[in-house]
This record gives sequence, C-alpha cells and structure tokens, in this order.
Amino acid sequence: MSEPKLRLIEAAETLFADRGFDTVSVRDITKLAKANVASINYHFGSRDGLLAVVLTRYIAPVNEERLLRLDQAEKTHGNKPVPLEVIVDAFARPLVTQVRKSELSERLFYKLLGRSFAQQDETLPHELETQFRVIISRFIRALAKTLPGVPSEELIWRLHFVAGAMVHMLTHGDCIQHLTQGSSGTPTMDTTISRFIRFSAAGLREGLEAPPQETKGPQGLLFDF
Amino acid sequence: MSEPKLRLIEAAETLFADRGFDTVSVRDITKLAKANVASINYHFGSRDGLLAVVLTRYIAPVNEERLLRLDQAEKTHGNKPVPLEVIVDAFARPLVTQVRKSELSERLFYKLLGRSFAQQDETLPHELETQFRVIISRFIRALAKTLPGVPSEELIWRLHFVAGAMVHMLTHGDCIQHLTQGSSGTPTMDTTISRFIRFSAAGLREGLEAPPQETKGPQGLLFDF
DNA sequence: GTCTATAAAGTGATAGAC
DNA sequence: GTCTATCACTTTATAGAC
Repeated sequence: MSEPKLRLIEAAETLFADRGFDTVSVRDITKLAKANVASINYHFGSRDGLLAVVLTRYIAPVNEERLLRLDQAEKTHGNKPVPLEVIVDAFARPLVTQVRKSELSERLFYKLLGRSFAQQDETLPHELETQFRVIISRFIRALAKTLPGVPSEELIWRLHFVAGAMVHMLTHGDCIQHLTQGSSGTPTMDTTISRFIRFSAAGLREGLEAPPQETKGPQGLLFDF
Repeated sequence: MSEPKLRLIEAAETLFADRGFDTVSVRDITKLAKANVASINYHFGSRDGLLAVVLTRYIAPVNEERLLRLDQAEKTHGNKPVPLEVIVDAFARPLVTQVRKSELSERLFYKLLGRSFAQQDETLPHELETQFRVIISRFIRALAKTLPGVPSEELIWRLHFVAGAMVHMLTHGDCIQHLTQGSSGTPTMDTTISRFIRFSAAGLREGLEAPPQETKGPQGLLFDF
C-alpha cells in the first residue's frame, strides 16, 4: 500500500469516526490527508470505494477473530456447552485486541466500529453483510447448545439485544465514561467489556433457574469474571 | 398548526426515518409534501429548525410518560423497591403507547425514534439533551433502590446497555422480525418489548443470588411476564 | 402564505498537463 | 502518481413578485 493511499484511509477513518459517514466530504478528507482532491478517485475509484475500504479494514479482522475464539472455546469445552460468559467474550473481546493493532486512538477506533456496526443501508459492502450473517448464525448455534430450552426466535432477539448494547457502548462510551468518571479513576475498556459480558450473559440466561449444584460444574468453573 | 406546516413535518418524519437525518434534503421533503421549496424556511426558519421539531415531537411525550410511569410504580410499591421488570417497563412501554397516537406507521415511528435516541452530536436540541439527563438520573435512582448492593458506576453502565439494546431493537426491528418470521406468525412489538424487558431486567439484576423466599414477595408478585 | 428565480457555496468526478 | 482547473449538479437560504 502506497504511503499517500494509507494517509487517505487514516484521514477518512478519523473524520468518519468523528462525524459519521454522511457528512464528511472528499475535500475534507483530502485536506486532512494533505493530498489533492483527485487522489481519492484515483486510488479508490470513488468516495464510496474509500468508504468500503474503511468499513472493512477493522471489521473483517474483528469478525474473523470472533469465529476463531468461538471455535477455540468449543474445542476447549469438548462436547459440553460453552458458558455464556465465554460466548459473549468471544463476541466482544476482539474489539480490544484489534484496537491495539490499529494506528487510531482508542476513542476513534471504537466510535468508528460502533458506527460501522450500526450501519444498515445499502452502504454496507456485500462482503460485510455476508460476514455478519455468518457471525449471527454461528453464535446462535453456540447459544442454542448452551441454552437448549430457549426457542431460536428468542435467541435471535437476545443476541441482537447484546449487539445493540455493544454498539451503544462503542459509540457512546466516551460520554458514559465521562459521566461516571471521578468515582474510581479512569476505567479502561477492559473493565467496561467485563461489565458488558456480565450484563449480556445474565440477559441471555434469563428464565433459567439459578444453576443448581450439578450443573454448576460446566457453567461456573474456570471463569473469573 | 396550519395544514401545510403539518404536511411538511410528516414528510420529514417519513424521510428521516427511512434514510437518516443527514441524507435528506429540503427539496426531498418539500417534494414529498407537495409544498414549495421555500416553505421549510418560512415555517421553521431552516432545515435544522424542522429537524429539531421532528426530533422533539415524539421523544418529548415518550420521556414524559417514562417519568410518569416510574412515579406511578413507586407510588404503587410504597417504600418497597420497584421490581426491575416494572422499571424497564416504564422505560420501554411508552414507545408502544405513543406509536398509537402518531400518524406514522409502526415501522417508521420506531425507526425514527431509534435514530433520534442514537443521535449524539450537536444536532440534538438542548431541550432533549436536558430531558435525557433527567431520565437517566431518575431511572438510576430507582435502580439504586432496587439494587442497593450495586455501585452507581455499574448501574450507569447497565442502564446504557439497556438503552443500547432498545435503540437497536427500534432501528433494526424490521430486519430481525424478518429473520425470525415464519416460525410463529407475526410477532408484534408487544411481544418484542416483553422479550426486551425480560432480557434487560436479567442483565440489570446480574450478580445477585437468585431471590430467596423472603425477598421473592416484593420482587416476583403481581407481575406476569 | 405561496411561489419563482437566483444567489452563494459545496458536492463528487474527471480531463489533461506535468 | 500528482495536481489544477473545471464540469455538471446539488445544497440551503433568500429576495421580491404575487
């Protein structure tokens, strides 16, 4: 990847994260990247071409890592169901690991991904739409194994509630952090994700009796939230 | 309110709900409303003036009803803590009651409110920003009474997870409904809200032991989810 | 209140020189 | 690959006739 091309991508990421995908112009991006106005069309064909690159760049690795972690968790647990906390962890943890591989600040990275996950219209590259379908069906399958009594329609809704909570955490995280700050120093995304996992797992588990002693083994051990 | 002015508002609601707040032009709106291009500036001063009206029109009543329902619930429960399901119901149920008072279709109404709740930048009218702050602190207070062991920082995050799940339910409800449909007829928003309430209450309750007999009275009775 | 015409600025994209 | 100049179009807003 040529250096100016990368500069355009990074400028676009910054502006899209900050102001949304619709209100940033080609001129805004080229100005921030100190490139000339024609460069976006030269390198990406169009503004939409650049947007597709930006949308895909971090989400694709996150989605890959989600599937990898879920596979790994299922291998670890043999034919026993994977604990809900582990499933949600596989869903959310890749955000934290991928932010470290990026050049963006934590704040911008999370905003960008939050906006991308919330995206629904035809702007979304076909590749990502497919990925999301795979992710959903794959995680639903894992959830169904852990929660055999819950109908799949119910599971689908619950997974989307989890996804919604995650998107909101990403897009509003800085405001919320600002609201709560002062009480206990600077919370990092790690503690936030822990909160998120505990909340989501409890919501997913809803309706089940508190795990009695005999099922506590597979569900409660080896897990330190 | 003059009739053409109302037509402009309703056209704007339809288009904003469908395509978002940024990509709809004054011309799109006046065309759909069969009004003159200058009419928006005449009636609302500017495009932003109309947007502020649209944003406030349904959210303000929803927020008022939220507070009313929560007050009512606390009165009903005397000095006992309000069950989590009742608190979440007060938070979400106004969506269903207000959709009936609107002229919009259910689908558009929910999309519009979802987009409005997700809004965060300076576009948000100052009045709404204040309302949201009141709502959050009021519901946090109620939650703190029901969950005395949970630190307020944790409660704030959990309430925002609930809000995020709600926004996602509103904005993606039609897609999700489409995904799950076929298995059990046409789910209405009422059943979806029930799912949402059960999920959210369980997430909020996380960490507490399953309510033993002596606390089951105030928490479990008179409630039919 | 309604309408046309138009101002003033911004938009994405491209031709063509270097 | 880079850059300027420019095209064709859209944007919000407004002046001024009716």
